[in-house]
Amino acid sequence: MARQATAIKPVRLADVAKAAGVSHGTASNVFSHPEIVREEVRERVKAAADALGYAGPDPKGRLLRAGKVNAIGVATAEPLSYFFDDPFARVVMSGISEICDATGAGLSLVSAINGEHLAWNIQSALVDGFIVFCVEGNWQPVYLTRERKLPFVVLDFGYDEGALSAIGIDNKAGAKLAADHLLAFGHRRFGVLALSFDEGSSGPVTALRAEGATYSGTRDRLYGYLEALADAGIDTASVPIYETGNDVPTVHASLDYMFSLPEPPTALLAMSDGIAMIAIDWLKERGLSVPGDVSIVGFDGVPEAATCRPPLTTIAQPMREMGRRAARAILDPGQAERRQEMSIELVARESAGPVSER
Amino acid sequence: MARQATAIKPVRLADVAKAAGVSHGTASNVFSHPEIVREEVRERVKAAADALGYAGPDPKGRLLRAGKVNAIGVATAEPLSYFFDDPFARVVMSGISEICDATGAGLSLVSAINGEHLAWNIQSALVDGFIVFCVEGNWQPVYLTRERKLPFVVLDFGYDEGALSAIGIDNKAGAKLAADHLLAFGHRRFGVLALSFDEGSSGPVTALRAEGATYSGTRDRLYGYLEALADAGIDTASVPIYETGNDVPTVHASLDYMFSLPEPPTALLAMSDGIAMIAIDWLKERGLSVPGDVSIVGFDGVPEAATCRPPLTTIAQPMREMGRRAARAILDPGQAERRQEMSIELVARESAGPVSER
DNA sequence: AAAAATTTTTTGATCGATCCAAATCCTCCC
DNA sequence: GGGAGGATTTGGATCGATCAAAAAATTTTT
Repeated sequence: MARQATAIKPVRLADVAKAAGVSHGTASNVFSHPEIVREEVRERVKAAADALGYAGPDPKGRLLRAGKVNAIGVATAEPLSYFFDDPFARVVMSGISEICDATGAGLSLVSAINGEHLAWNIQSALVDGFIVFCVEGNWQPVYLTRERKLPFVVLDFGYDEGALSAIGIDNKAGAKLAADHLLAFGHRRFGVLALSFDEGSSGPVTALRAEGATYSGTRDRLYGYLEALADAGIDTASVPIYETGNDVPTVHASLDYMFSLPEPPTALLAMSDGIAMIAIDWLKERGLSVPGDVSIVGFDGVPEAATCRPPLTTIAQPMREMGRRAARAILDPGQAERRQEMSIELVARESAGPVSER
Repeated sequence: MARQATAIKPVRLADVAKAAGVSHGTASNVFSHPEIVREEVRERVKAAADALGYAGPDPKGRLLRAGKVNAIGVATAEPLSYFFDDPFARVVMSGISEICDATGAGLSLVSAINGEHLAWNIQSALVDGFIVFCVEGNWQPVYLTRERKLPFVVLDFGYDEGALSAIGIDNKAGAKLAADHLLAFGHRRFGVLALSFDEGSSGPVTALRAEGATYSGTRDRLYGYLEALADAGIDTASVPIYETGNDVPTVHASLDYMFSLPEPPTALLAMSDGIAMIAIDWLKERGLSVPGDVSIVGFDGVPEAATCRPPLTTIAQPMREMGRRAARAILDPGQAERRQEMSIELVARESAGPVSER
């Protein structure tokens, strides 16, 4: 640790002023408006500051007067490492960073698992506004953030109280895009690898499961898939749907289930790229070729999807742009619309193709 | 944007106190020490707060009195997105996050490319201490951070002013480990893919280049390689060394250079995993097998090194643990030693093997 | 040399809370 | 009815700066 010369009593601006024989007002000006103080005095004050080991005006004091922190808060109920590990979060953060860099704003990450410190952290965060990541329908950060009465943007719709400003996508439309893409290749036997409908649940389900879902994104995606399938004349009641936890064990379980069915699917609809990539590994291990034997379409468009083998066809969200918009909305509130729906697009790569002739 | 009911004049604690007919002191207690105020009064004050739309005690005010921000600052001269993109940074941040989560501390990212806002951002960051990432020997953030007279830790030695507390590794020893590993496989023809010795330079160099290097990490790694090679009786003067920029074009250039030599290397020493992975792709494209035709050892031990094809043999730094230690040092200054040297280890995977018999 | 104009410095208020010692208010008891 | 003693409440000081208006010093004008 760098030893602090003045660990006992920090030097304040007033101390410097006294030492230099000027008023505190003048001392303040030396640091904040050097041009309006006479050079001779300026030098004297600076010398006094040096001699005392003054660290410069303390931002804590300055802040109170200025009112503005010049930092964006990003909140989530996940652990902080989420921001550095999760591919979706990382790309969005990258977009936020871009705006912060451009405007010179800081970035404060606020979080806590399971509300332990969450409330306090959000209440005491020194920021000008919040961007809230709502992972898996956990709205607690939204409530807490709103209490602060600062500008805030929620990433992801779902929490449909119109009074929020949110940035998100049309999940149902995206899901339809995915299903239509596979349908166009002639697939008729589908399987849906779903995200959770409710906190932590997983297992095979039917379409009814979506009804009371707390996670509206999952629900909407499912409805999108099924609607497209139904429109193509497929009996959706016989399409296997498996709720996964977006992790290896549950995705493997879902595939074990689907591929032990009498008529295993030739086309897989995955609600996240993560699920899709885990599935691809599983399929390859079982000696099934992608897309030769089984086609799969992911969701989100994370960078890894472009580099995995085979490259994953997916529904891409403009994550970076979402980050940018959110950051702009905080820095320049009032400008922003209440609700921004971002456009999505199907990125056709190699994981989906025609039905095998075999 | 969530519309603010009280955009014009924010409600202050004093307003609530007046509305509730109590003193500001009591009003403060209602929020900070609710247990010492009579229930009836407490309810009255809370009701008044609700009625006025009071957002709770403003952290800005509280901060000044409390003195402690409860947040760690992480500074670098790279753009903010560095924290979310760079594999090394990400793992370290993950370690820092762990400690923040455990203690409920916040995380403030501070940065700016090229000093534009850097100085101001560091001077005005509301944090209790700084962890400084020194990328590529850019010490500016160190100087600025030191001025704040807050606890701070530099990640990476090199800036050898003993008065700093730093966490780093023994680069020379690590480099020796890498070279010895290849030597043990019988390799005699080496090539060194170096990082920059000075800001932005690249091209083929000789060992002399290291003398005045600003980036001591690069220098030490080179010395480590050469010492190990010399100890094995290899004429180090004939070992090609190419300074790369840690990016695709310069790494390709370096390989073009080395493999057009009369006696191309069979063993490559790469100063970063990034360089090594780019090199592997280049080699594979040229039809050279790794490690069949050419062996390569990286440096750092980023997660990607474990999953690339073939998995990369590398010198692993305990990045996550470095992050943890840095965070602890900030939150609990005084405890920390001035300088902590982390241990490194060779992680033998598949990119290095015996010399080809061909 | 006095008046006017300009530059520089000082003084006092303010930002929004928390803390602390002193003042009140109660309740209970003799 | 007069304390004693504990529970509450109050008002002023404080945290560390910035800002605006007034005062002082300096320069320019007449």
